[in-house]
Amino acid sequence: MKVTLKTIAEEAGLSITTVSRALAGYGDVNEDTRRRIVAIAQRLGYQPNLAARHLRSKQTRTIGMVIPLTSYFSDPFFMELLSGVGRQAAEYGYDLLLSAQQPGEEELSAYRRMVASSRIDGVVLARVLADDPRIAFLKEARHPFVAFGRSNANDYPYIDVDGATGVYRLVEHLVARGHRRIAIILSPRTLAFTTARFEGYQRALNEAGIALAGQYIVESDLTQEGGRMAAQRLLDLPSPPTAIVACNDAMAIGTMQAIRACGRVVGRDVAVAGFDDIPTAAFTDPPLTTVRQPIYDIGRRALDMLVCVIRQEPLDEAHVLLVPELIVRQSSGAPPSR
Amino acid sequence: MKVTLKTIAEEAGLSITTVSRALAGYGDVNEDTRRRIVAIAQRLGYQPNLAARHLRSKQTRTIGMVIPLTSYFSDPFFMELLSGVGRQAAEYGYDLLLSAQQPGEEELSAYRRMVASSRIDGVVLARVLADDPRIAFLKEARHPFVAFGRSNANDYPYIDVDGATGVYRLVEHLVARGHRRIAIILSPRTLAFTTARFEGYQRALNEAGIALAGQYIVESDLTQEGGRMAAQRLLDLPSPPTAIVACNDAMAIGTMQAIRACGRVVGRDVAVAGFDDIPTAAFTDPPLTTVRQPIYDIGRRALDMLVCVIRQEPLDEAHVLLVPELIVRQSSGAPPSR
DNA sequence: GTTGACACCCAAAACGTTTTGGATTATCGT
DNA sequence: ACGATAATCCAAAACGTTTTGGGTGTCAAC
Repeated sequence: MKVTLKTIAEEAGLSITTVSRALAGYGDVNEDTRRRIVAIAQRLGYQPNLAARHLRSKQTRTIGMVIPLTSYFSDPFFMELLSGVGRQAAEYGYDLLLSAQQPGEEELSAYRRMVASSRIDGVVLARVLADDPRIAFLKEARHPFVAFGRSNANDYPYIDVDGATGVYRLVEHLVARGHRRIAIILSPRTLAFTTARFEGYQRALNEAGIALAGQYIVESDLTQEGGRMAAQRLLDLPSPPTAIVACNDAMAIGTMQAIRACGRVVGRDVAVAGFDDIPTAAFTDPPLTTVRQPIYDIGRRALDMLVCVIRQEPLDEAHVLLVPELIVRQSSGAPPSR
Repeated sequence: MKVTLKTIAEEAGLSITTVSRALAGYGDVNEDTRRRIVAIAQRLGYQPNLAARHLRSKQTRTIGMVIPLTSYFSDPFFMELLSGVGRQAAEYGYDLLLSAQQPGEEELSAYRRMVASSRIDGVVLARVLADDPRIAFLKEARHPFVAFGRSNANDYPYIDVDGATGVYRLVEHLVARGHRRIAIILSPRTLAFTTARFEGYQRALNEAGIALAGQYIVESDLTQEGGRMAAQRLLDLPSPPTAIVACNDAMAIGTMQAIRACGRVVGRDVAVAGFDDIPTAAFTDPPLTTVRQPIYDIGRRALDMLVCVIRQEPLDEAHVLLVPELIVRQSSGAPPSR
């Protein structure tokens, strides 16, 4: 019932070796027999047993990704990245092995399992930490991987968005609209990109001749609810900011909720801007000004790079840095929509 | 360098068999030796080679899903389903193997590959067709699977949302708001759930004493752009509808664009309703009235069922039918927001 | 002293593939 | 006619695990 090389070999009156080599397209098998073998394989609906193949040949044509469980559902970021990676993986004939895990220890051990049990040929890693144990592990294990994001020790292939420039343009834009009291809701310091985004904020304020004010710098956890609470604190200040930049769109949406909750109008009383340009951003009320990270394309390019690494081909660019695009919508202070 | 059972066996001065059985927790190995073996395994960082294990034991602890490539990116539906399935899979210690494929032949052959190459223990299948070759194949192959959706021949385990009731409530709600000219933008007829949703539409109109009008029934492709174009046609009618029900939220959002494009106001001039309650639905302008499909939970429950099927345990319910919840927001004709 | 019963351990086969290192013919130049 | 070369084919090993079907030693009971 199960059709293996052996079945075909018997059917064709040939050896398993020959069948194997014929199907693999080696040159040392007669073209006629090859065709005959292929025909039989087709007829019997032969599919190679991948476990056996992997066991023998030590490659799996599978890419691994670990998705943090907490943000799994709520986070459009991973979904979009996954789409890009998955799409491109399909292009190369690779499959995608997902493992949803609690961040932290759990997550690291998921990588450990995937790598050591040789289930995957490579890893795409996202949302890198400033000091990332997962990267340390993969480097140590000499296992192919590509990261979305730079960390402190960045001697590995990565693709990243220039967050500093992104936030810089955002703040520049707000300054041009006349804002002086501009607050920022940062992502957790442990994340590698936080530093860059904060840098952009500092640089823009500096060039505009605005002093950095500690009270306008808060930190939250990238969720909508976290953004709402952080914004609340900012709005309760004796001299509240007139513009709030959030380090991602989810927190920006939370910020908009907080603003509405205290009876003020987003875009008129307080400007709001985010980062990412998730699909929802275009449909908030008012639509959200943000910085577009082409996450989907990043996923695809990350996979391109990963495949190179796996094949041990030289990478034309081991460090890709994309300049994000400023997307101005109504939340940053256009006259009330329509 | 690679640590296998053999490495441990040598280290411990025991046979591979004993090491294997010790780690698997069989009773026929001395508790002391077992502990010693476990300690060594730990120390050397042993991870079983899954390819070998699968080759031998014919089970992979992996669930397969095929995602249609076209709707992959744009479609929040699959992302959310994936989240639920992935989450619950992690709970059971299963991994998730994704394959992004063109719908149609390609997709079917992806299933064929996955199944025949014995990479997966089971399949979660979504968006079933009225007459679904994938289901036919999986039944034929006697491979464990659970579907999200019923089809014509539904003698297989599935979980589904009662689309008829969902649309019925939607239309009922619109009728209560005084609408009489209610149009519907259907999903493609090939999809199994289209029939049910249309049925709900018919029933509701019937009970309200409204005659079915062919001109108010159009069909589109579940995308935002498709919805926009379909709505355009409806709005160009000599006697255009005052309310439009779309079979999913994406098309509803397209509908809202079309309405705005011809200078009318959503919720005042024309009511709009969708189906799914995707995350974006709450943030459109105005927020979208829709029917909530708990896709995430459906994913989790589908996986629960699948695990039962894989383990050959009896299912307490082989056919789960959820009644969806009506979510009334401003797009269906509330007074202009705020 | 023999016999079971029991606890503990192991050799070898099997899973289905790829790869290595020839073996067997046929063909050909001389 | 004879070695050489090329064209085909194949047996056997290897990958790392689980499982089968014992084997060995100890100990109590007779």
